[in-house]
Amino acid sequence: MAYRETEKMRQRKAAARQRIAECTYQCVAEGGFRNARITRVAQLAGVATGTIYRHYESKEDLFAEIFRKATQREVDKVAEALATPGIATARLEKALRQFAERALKAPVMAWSLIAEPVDPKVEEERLAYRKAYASLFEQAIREGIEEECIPDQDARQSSTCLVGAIAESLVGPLSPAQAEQATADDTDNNDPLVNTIIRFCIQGLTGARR
Amino acid sequence: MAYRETEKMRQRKAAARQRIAECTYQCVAEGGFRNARITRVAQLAGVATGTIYRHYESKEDLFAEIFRKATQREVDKVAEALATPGIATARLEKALRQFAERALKAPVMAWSLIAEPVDPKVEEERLAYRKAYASLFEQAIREGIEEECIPDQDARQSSTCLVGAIAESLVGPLSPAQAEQATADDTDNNDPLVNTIIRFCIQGLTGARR
DNA sequence: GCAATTAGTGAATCATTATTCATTCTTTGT
DNA sequence: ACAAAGAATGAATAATGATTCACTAATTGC
Repeated sequence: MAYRETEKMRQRKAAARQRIAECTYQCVAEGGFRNARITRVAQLAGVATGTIYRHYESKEDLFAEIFRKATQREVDKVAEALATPGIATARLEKALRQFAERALKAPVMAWSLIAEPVDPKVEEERLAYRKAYASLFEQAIREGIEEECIPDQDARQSSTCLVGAIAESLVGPLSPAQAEQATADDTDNNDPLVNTIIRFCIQGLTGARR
Repeated sequence: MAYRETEKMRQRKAAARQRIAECTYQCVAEGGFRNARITRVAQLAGVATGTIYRHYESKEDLFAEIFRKATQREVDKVAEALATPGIATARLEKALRQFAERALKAPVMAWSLIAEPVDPKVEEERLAYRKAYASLFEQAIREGIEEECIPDQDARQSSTCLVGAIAESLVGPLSPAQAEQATADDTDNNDPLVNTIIRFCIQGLTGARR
């Protein structure tokens, strides 16, 4: 008898899988999922196309994983912002700002995650993650209601409104058409945009003029 | 010399084009753009696939036209609601309600217009129409600021938030996954949902508790 | 009825990519 | 070094549908 999978091999395979994931991520970051063909990913990763399929069931599976990882990172950041000490409204504000600013800093990836047309399996992930964001916000809203800095309301619905308002506000600035006219000035002050979104959202929640 | 295009022929062609458009609409209303293959549309319309191409440059062109017509209808309804007499906030409320209720009454088409992944040319139309909605709202917000029932703010940004909040709130209830579990009770009271959205939006605009 | 011209047809073609799989290369334990 | 097993390869295949185009059918004015 002979070949038995060894630790070294396990690691090598894991590394290959990792590399494929990274290269896919890179492709998406450059031009969206549309831009990430299997052949291109394989080329970048320095493997044959067939090899992709030893690590992933299908393109959709690969994409779904990339989407999941990328979005999870963002969700974590929002969760982090919501976990800081302070009253609920302030924490929500921080979280919304975090969301918007991170998106504007990595616009192509953000656009892919938020608005690029994607395959069904990936779209499923997107819906799931929109729910994840909403759930985080929902929890914070509940806490705000508890603390009485937010009036009683359907926290779930309101959280969905938050997600929608912020996502829609970003679609314009993030969309590739917009990106083309790359504002030479790359400091590109987005503060007013972000501030307006936040004001609308917090007012929507609290009904208190800011 | 001989054949010269006559009025009768012009009309017949127009009728065929119209029929193709209607059948495409029907396909989309049944299962989204995904469901509307050219062969299926041709079959429904009782013409050969090639005939489609005597009336439309390409599938994307056909789809874009269908999208445009369908959305224009909705935009008109919103415009109508905004054109009634009354203070700006009341008119905005009417318009938002109109938007949401019409969507919930024709969920498959609404989902296609709002959230179905579509080809680039159609996506362009979608972006354009989201802007059309936003522009209508923006104008009403401006009027509200004039009337002093809405505090001064970036009307364009706020209108985008409105569009986002309402669209996102509808995506869940409209999504095909959701539709599967067709609530037997087809009166399916959506009033609480719609009311919550509206409250959030109007509060977001006015900062006044409702 | 005829010639000119356009409309309509739909099977065949094309285009695009994901996916497969027969083959080659590596690793492993003895 | 060898045999067994798995990993990697990438050219060939498959699948999906949009689009074409050589051909037929209709329409028109004479």
